[in-house]
Amino acid sequence: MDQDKLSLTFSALGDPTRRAILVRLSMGEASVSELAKPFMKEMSAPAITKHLKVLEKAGLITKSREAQWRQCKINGEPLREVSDWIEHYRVFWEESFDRLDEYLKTMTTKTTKKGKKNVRKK
Amino acid sequence: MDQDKLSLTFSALGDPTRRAILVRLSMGEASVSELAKPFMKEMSAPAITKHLKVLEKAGLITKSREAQWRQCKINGEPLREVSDWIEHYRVFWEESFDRLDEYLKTMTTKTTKKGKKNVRKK
DNA sequence: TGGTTAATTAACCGATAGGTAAAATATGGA
DNA sequence: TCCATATTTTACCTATCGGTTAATTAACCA
Repeated sequence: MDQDKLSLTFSALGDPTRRAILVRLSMGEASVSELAKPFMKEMSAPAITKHLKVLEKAGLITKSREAQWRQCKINGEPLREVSDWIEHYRVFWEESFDRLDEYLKTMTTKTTKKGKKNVRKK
Repeated sequence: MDQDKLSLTFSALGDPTRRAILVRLSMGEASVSELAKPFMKEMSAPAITKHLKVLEKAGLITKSREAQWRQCKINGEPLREVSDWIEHYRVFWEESFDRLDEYLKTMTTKTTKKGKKNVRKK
């Protein structure tokens, strides 16, 4: 039933509330109610609990008990995987710009040189 | 009603079919039916159309008419924005590892200590 | 003109997402 | 022991998601 990890991570990041929570957590650990504070006007505590569950399932945060509070902590690993996925294909989708760029240059200056960098096989 | 751009992009990337389509497009332009080919056993043409609409709305692809075919092309800009968002906070979430690392080091080398950094109030 | 192919739209479906209010649970402290 | 606080669970709601089939639109071609 469950999605692959990358999908879970991307989906978890696809919500502004959850991204804001992560940004907050990137400054340091925080309890659930500390995290909820900025959203209290807009949404209820159970809503935050649900968002945290989504983040937890994606491995983006971990929770630990500390008295009656739950301390939440960011976990960078899934973020690294997202970053890696994007960077892995970056050369390819950046290239389309290079090609367009080169094409435009050829059109305007009529320089038909070959052996340029960034030109991929056909 | 519509979400912010970053949310649209992350959500669009949160589906393995759509990521596969992007990976394919990172190798070069393709028509809808070319893109659909690898998924024909698993899903119908309208399903692909819908996925492409999601990608298009996120600005991840553009479509152009070419005879009876629609050529699809990847657009790197939203990917760059995602990448930038992650990299912008990278220093912070990477830091938690450094801190943990340091904490573990302190714990294993000298175990009593008060006034340690990272020990939070109660 | 009519037929074929490419792609989309329309209408529908079940599952999931994101929210709520109210009740339940867990813990520390008087 | 009882209360207050923090957090989660339950039950519910509506909207969106990801898929379907059937019908529709668009362009080429003979």
